[in-house]
Amino acid sequence: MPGPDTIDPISDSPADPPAIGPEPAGDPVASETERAILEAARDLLADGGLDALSMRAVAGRIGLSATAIYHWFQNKDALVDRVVQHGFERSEEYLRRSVADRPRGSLERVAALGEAYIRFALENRQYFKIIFAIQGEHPRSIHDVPGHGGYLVLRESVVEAMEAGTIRREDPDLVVLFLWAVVHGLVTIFMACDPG
Amino acid sequence: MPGPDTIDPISDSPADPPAIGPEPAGDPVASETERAILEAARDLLADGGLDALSMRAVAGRIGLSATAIYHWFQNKDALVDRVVQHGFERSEEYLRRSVADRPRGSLERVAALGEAYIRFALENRQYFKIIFAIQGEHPRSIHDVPGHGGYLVLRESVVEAMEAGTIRREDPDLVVLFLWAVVHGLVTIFMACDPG
DNA sequence: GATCGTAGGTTAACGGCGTAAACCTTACAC
DNA sequence: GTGTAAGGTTTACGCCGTTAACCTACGATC
Repeated sequence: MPGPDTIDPISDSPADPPAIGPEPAGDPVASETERAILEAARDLLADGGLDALSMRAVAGRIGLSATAIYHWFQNKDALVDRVVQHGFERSEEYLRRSVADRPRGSLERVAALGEAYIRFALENRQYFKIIFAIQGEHPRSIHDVPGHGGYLVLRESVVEAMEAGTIRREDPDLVVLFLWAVVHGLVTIFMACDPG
Repeated sequence: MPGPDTIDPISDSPADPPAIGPEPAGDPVASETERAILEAARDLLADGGLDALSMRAVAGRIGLSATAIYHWFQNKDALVDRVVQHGFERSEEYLRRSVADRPRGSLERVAALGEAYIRFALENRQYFKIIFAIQGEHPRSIHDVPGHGGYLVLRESVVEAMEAGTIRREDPDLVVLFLWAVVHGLVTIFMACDPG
């Protein structure tokens, strides 16, 4: 498999505390359950898609009753949202690592980001399907969309390339949107069918 | 609303016979039920998405029991597939009408196709979500994808533009894939969030 | 003209789903 | 020692897709 190691969208580095949870920084056993739920949900989602991710299945995996999950998440939507969010929060890190060795300001770096985006999408296609299909029902602002982190990485590289004179100076947001559209369109098309 | 009239993805022109059905060209009452099912399913899908499209809801709309649908469609997937397929079969017609007045071989014609694609997608977003998200589970060949018709229209215009010297001569399929990716990526992004 | 097969339904039922409500335990604060 | 709350459980409701069995009208066959 090319690129950096496959990410683990759930487990946080020990540095950052759990973002949401009944105990901000207290009994570690408390958030242990929440972590177990998120892990089970992530595995089910990755394996069998959203259909396989049922409250009963998640609970069964960790030896709880289905309704116990409601102590940690308001409902299934909230759970799925957290799983996807967690996954996409790692996308920024993934993209950064993918282009760490490409010189800033180079076109090569921008291109590598595109490749990395596609690779990340194909390795996490269940996440992508949810974020760009199911959840699109009530569209959020772009700033709330998980994956915005990745957008920022791309924008940074584009701005650098403009400053270096590698890319013609234009509205960077417009350029980024265009580049994003190309790779994202390719990803979506490749997921839906096999062109060629 | 700009562009040609909104299409009706279900009702066929009287010329073409029903593609599938118990009677290829016989009793018209027979396929009347099938048509009613497809229409009800289309309406439910357009209004409330895939969640709203349940066998019981479809049947209720036309005064039948849910299990009656199974005389016409093997299961829910087959029904949804037919609805989407029917919708996308009209996309080719929609695109053709949208650029009917643009001169062949012009860049303007290609650009107009892109605009029309986006407009069609936003007006039929439930179809798009299904085809490019849910159904992507087991990707088909591009030739079986509904919407391939639209692809062919775009390819035709690109080839004409290349022959006219408006577009640099390259592998047309590669160019078409690129153009398709741009507009499709934009559509998908716009559906998921509100950039800007 | 009786009989039979089949098209086009029906009702009943099964297992699974999300989730609300009520209840039970354990632990800890006062 | 008692209240309170966290973290569960059991039960139940109303949906869902789908199967199985049955009914009924009708057109073809002998």
